[in-house]
Amino acid sequence: MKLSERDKKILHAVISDYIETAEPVGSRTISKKHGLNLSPATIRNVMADLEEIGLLTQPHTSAGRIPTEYGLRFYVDSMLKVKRLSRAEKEKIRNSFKGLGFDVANILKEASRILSMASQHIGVVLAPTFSTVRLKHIEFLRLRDNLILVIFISKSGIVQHKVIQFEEDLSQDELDKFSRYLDDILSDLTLSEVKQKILEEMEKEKTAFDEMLSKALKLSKRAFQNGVEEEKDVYIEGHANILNYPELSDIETMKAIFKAFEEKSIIIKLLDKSMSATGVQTFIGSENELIGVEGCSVVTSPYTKGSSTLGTLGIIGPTRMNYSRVIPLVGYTARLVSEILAEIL
DNA sequence: TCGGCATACATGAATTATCC
DNA sequence: GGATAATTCATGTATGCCGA
Repeated sequence: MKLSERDKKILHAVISDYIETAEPVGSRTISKKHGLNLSPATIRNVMADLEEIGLLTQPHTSAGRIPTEYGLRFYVDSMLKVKRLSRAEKEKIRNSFKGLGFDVANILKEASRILSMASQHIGVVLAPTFSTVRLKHIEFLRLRDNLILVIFISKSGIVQHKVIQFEEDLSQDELDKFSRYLDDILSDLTLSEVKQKILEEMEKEKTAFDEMLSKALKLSKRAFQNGVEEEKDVYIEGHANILNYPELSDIETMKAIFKAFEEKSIIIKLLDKSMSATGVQTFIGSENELIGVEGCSVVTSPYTKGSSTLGTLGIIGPTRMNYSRVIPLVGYTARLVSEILAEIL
C-alpha cells in the first residue's frame, strides 16, 4: 500500500494520540497538536481517505477516528520506530534476576513480573518443557505388584512423574539399585540423549550378561517409552493492570480475559504458536484468535538455549499498547532469560 | 483549468445542566 | 431519578482562493 508522506504523518498522529488517550482523535486535535500546518478540513479529507482504505474507523458519525487492526498492523510493520531500552532500564531488569539462584521457576516468575511491571500490561512466561532440560535423577517407587511410579527430576528442578507396568514384580530394594545405576549413566543428558544412551547400554549389556543391568535398562526403556508426560507451566503476572484500560474494562471483556487466564491452556496454545518463530512477534487484535477478546494484542518472543527453543515469554495488553516500548522490552527480557537459563540447564 | 487547501455552515451524537 | 434543553465537539460538504 502506498501512502503519501502527508497521509503517513496524519495516520501516525492519529495512532500515537489514540495510544496515549484511548479516545477517538479529531481533525482539530491533530491540526493544533502536531504542527502539521494543515487545517482541520484538510486533515478530515485525509482521514476520510484513510478510512476508505481501512486504516481508520469512526465509532460514530460525530466522533474522531481510531485506528483499525489493519491500521495498527500497518503502523507496526511500516511506521514504527522501536525505542531502545536505556542502559539504566537494562541494568534494572538484569539486577531483578540477581539473587534468584538456580531455581528456574523463580526466574521465570520474575521474568513475568518484570514484563508486567515495566509495561503496565500482563506478563506471561511459558516454562521450558521437560524434554528440553537435562536429567538429574530418576527414582522408582513400587506401588503394588508390577506397578511402578517413576519420578524424573531435571537438573533445573522440574519434576515429572509417570506410572508404568513392568512384567516382573520388583522389590523396592531392587528399584533403588536400578535408580542409582541409571543416575550414573543418564544424569546430565537430555531426554533424546537418554533414549540413545539406553539403546547403547542395552547393546553393551548383551555381551556382559548382567541380570541386574538388563532389568534396569529394560525398566528405564519402559519408563522413557512414549516420552515423559509433560505438564506445561505458565506464569502470569499483572492481571489487575487490565483495570487501567477503559477499552477492556467492561464486564464481558474482563470476564473473557480472566477466563483465558483461568484456563491456562488458552494462553499456553497462544504462546506455543510463537515457539517456532525467531525474534519478537506481534499478534494484533483478532490475530490472536485464541484469547477470543476483542481489543487485545500479544507480543511474544521465544527464549532459547543454543539453537533449541526452551519456552516463550510475552506481554498481553490492549491493541493500543505502546509497541515501540513493548517490543524491545520483550526482546531484551527473552535474551536475558536465555542467557541466565543457559548457565543452569 | 484543475487540484489542493481553507473557511463557513449545517448536522449528528455525546455530555452537561436544568427542571419537575 | 428521569426527561428535556443547551452546549460541545467532530463531521461532511459547498464554495472560494491560489499556484502550477
